[in-house]
Amino acid sequence: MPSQLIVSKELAELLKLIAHPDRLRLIEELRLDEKDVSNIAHALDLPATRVSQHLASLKAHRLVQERREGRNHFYRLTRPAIAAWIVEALEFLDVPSPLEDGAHIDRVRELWTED
Amino acid sequence: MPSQLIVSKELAELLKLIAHPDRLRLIEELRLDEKDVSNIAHALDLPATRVSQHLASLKAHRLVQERREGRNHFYRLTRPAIAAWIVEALEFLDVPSPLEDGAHIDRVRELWTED
DNA sequence: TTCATATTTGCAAAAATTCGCAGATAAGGA
DNA sequence: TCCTTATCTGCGAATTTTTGCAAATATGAA
Repeated sequence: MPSQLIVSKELAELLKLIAHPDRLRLIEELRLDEKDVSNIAHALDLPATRVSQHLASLKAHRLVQERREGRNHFYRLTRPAIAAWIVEALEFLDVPSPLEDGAHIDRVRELWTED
Repeated sequence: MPSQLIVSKELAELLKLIAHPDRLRLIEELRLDEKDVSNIAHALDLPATRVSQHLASLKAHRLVQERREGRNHFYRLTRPAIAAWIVEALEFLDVPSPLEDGAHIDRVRELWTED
């Protein structure tokens, strides 16, 4: 199989993994620090079980790494640069009304780039 | 709905749209020039009907724009920068064997960045 | 008009993803 | 040991996506 087919397939898998509203927010949540499951669940307002499921698939593709401490499982991004790369994609969003949606995008961009 | 939820949802939709092996190659195929459907179909070795379907969904999200000339429909990227942004993601690929797969990735990176 | 080429559209089966929930593990404290 | 907290796993139903194929449309040429 030619390189193009192999790589585009792998790349598509990576993108598919990221292409979920919860998982996008989750990745950005880990942008700066490792965090444990309940911490993330609370921050994203999601049931911990769902966060755990998302983390499991991210971990299966080695997008995140796990560190256990007592009964808490801390997760961190394997390649933190991926969080910044995602933020770049905000530029490509097609918004129905730039004035209204543009404000949302700017707000999120700030939230996902500030330290 | 808070900005974060709105934007992460839109972003996920955009990523989902891109997260397909055919569509990735298709976008890179349009990186430099507009092309018509049969031209693309031949280059990607896909049935024209499938290319047309992919183009229709990309167009629905305004990732590509159409120009008709006679019976040919030419498509071009609305934001060509998206092609370069995709190439950046090659860095995040998790490959089983870096020596073997790395060569594939390098080859594709060249292919998708040369002019 | 008739024919051939280029592309689109509609549809249904197959495949993949999402989601909630119940139950399983694992660790620490009483 | 028993209890509680934190997290994971398995599973099935609902939903979405993918794909191929047949038919429809559009354009230009004969």
